[in-house]
Amino acid sequence: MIALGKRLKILDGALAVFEAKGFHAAAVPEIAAASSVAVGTIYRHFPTKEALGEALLAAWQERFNADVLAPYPATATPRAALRLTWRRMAGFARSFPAAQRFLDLHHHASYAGPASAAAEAALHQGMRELADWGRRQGVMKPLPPEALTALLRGSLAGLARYAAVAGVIPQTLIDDMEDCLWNAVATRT
Amino acid sequence: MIALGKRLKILDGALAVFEAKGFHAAAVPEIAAASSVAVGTIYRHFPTKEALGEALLAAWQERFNADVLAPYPATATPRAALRLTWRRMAGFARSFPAAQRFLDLHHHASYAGPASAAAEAALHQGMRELADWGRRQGVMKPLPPEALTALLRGSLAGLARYAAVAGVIPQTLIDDMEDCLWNAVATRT
Amino acid sequence: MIALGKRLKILDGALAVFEAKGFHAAAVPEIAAASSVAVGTIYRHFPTKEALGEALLAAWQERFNADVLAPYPATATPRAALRLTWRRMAGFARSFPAAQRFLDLHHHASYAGPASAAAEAALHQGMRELADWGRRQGVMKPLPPEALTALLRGSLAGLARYAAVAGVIPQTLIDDMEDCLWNAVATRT
Amino acid sequence: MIALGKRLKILDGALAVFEAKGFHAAAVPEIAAASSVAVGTIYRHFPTKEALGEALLAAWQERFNADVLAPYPATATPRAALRLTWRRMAGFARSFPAAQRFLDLHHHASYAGPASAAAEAALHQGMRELADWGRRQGVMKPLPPEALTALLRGSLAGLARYAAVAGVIPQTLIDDMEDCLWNAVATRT
DNA sequence: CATGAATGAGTCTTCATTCAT
DNA sequence: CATGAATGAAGACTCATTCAT
Repeated sequence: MIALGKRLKILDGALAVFEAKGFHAAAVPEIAAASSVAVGTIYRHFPTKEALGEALLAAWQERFNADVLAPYPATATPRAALRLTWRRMAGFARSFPAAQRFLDLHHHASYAGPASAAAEAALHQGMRELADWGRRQGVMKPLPPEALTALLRGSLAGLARYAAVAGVIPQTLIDDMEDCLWNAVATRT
Repeated sequence: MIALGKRLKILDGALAVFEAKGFHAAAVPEIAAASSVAVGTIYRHFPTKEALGEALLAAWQERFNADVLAPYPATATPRAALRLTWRRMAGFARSFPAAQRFLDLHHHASYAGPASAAAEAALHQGMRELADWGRRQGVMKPLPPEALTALLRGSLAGLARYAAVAGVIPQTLIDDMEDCLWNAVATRT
Repeated sequence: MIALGKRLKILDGALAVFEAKGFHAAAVPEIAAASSVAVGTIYRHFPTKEALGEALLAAWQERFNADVLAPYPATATPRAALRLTWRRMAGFARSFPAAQRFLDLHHHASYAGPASAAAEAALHQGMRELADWGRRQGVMKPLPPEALTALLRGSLAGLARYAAVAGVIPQTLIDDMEDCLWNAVATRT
Repeated sequence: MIALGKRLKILDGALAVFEAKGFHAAAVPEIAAASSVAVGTIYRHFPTKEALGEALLAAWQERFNADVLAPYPATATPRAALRLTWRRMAGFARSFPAAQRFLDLHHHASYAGPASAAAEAALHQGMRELADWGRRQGVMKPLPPEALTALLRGSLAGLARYAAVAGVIPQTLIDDMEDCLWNAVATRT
């Protein structure tokens, strides 16, 4: 019986090395060392290095989605929903800074596969629901979901890049951005 | 004397290949082919592949800075200056989408050298002057220049990523973002 | 005590895979699958893959010898003995085509060990007795046993190679060859 | 310009190593050493190790065909033609013993490609012409060309295997075999 | 100066072998 | 005894770099 713990160890080691050096500069033996696992063991769990990259990308995209697209409180308004979404994204970036940088830099990787595309689509779908809701209520401009995603994710990436230098994202900056992002998508009042 | 035309052809070919496949996945013979130049010729202009990457990164960072940090009109306010800065950044992303993606994805590359760091510092310095100016005038919050850079550049990257899917950045989105970014850095009124 | 049935299953599976792909291209897990046995079980019966190859080679050589070198009828002449020998060889090739091809292609294998050499020597010894007998009777030329073996085995290999294409060795061809081989070794009359 | 000499050196080195150890047991660096060439150079001339094996097989098959299927003298009878064919085959085996063993052991290799099949077909075609000629003259039995090829090549392989032990094929054995082979294919008189 | 054939260090991947269950 | 997950040494192949033309 394959120990599932090994798979997780490998994914963790791969995240560290891919994030630090990029996919192609990461040597499989190095990933093995970072995972405290033998080289051959990696190939028992993933058929190729590309498949490992694909699985890692999909796993973190799904985790990101699970965090960000969790249900809103029943009483939430679109404005509150956007705020919550943004805070969840920032929370993810704070909790998993390496994963956040990995997602920022590898989203267009050649090894992004169907699972990755599905996760991207699920995220867009969540954004679409939010945008449609806001539009129906007359508080948000009509907006393609990709635009909303790009806006939120781009700002988040900027903050994460700042954090890589500053060490941490100041909470005030997150809060200010929140207000700012709402203004970008809200109908003028 | 080395023909400068070849150097430019090589840098152009390298941008195309690096942007499409990443630094390590780009083979020097492939860059040579994309540049319509022989392999050996590349080594006549750049001592190593890393040096080529470093030169390419620095060249585009400098071009970005030259565009973005050009002098403001004498009559500009901080608000107008920020608007202009943002529009210049968006203009760069529109004019050189490949270069924009290259800068977004390779900023933390292992081959980023001193020239690259100097360009980054120059950009921060420009941002610092803008932030200090706005703070002295009482219209902007005190802000580390890296935060300002991250905010602008992150949003730009988000839009560029959207453009990679949608094909073009809608001008209205750029204008809305401008307003939004000002709100993020302006003192509350 | 080790179940002998497993040993035979492994030898059968190994014959199939070695014959189809060659010794080095045959992976032990593949042999295990072809034998319906776990990998570890193979190593319980044979210390190494080489030892398995050696045992397989020796086993079939011994089987070949047992078939071919069986006693002749008391009334046989050298001519009849050669005919019988040849028919026994052809019978072996018909009954065990995979083993025949395996023996043809692996006789000089690096893993051919002492048992294999002993079997080869036994075959030569049988040929020597036949050649000496014929020479003493004045009906056969003086002939090194290796030459007689090579002649018979080479012709057999040629027919087996034909059978691999045609599906079966025509009996008339076997009979004609018999005559022909006698002429090659008989004293001119 | 690629030096053609290198290609030949590689083919020679590969013949030596493949013949001695078999295709899969032959390591590419070993072939490179035997060819006095760097590993990478092999891959400049042959895309894969399999392609090298294929080219080597085809080259020697074609050489074999060129030697064996050369035109017969105008005055030749079928009997003389068969004699000449057999002597040419034996001459090939004497001149290129390593190539002969290589052809004997690798003919059914997984890497035998179209060129190899074409050469095999050409040889069969030559045999067909000989067999048809003899049949039309009433001196040879009707015989599929594959059977004729198998007969000649099998006997040759047997002699070559003997030579690997004895060092050389005795000329008398070659001559005796010649007579013997004619008897196998001639109509009974 | 430009060229591209040659080089060999380094990469991904396989597979014989081991050993805890 | 049987099993098959884990191991890591070894192999095929790539590609940055050199240098003779």
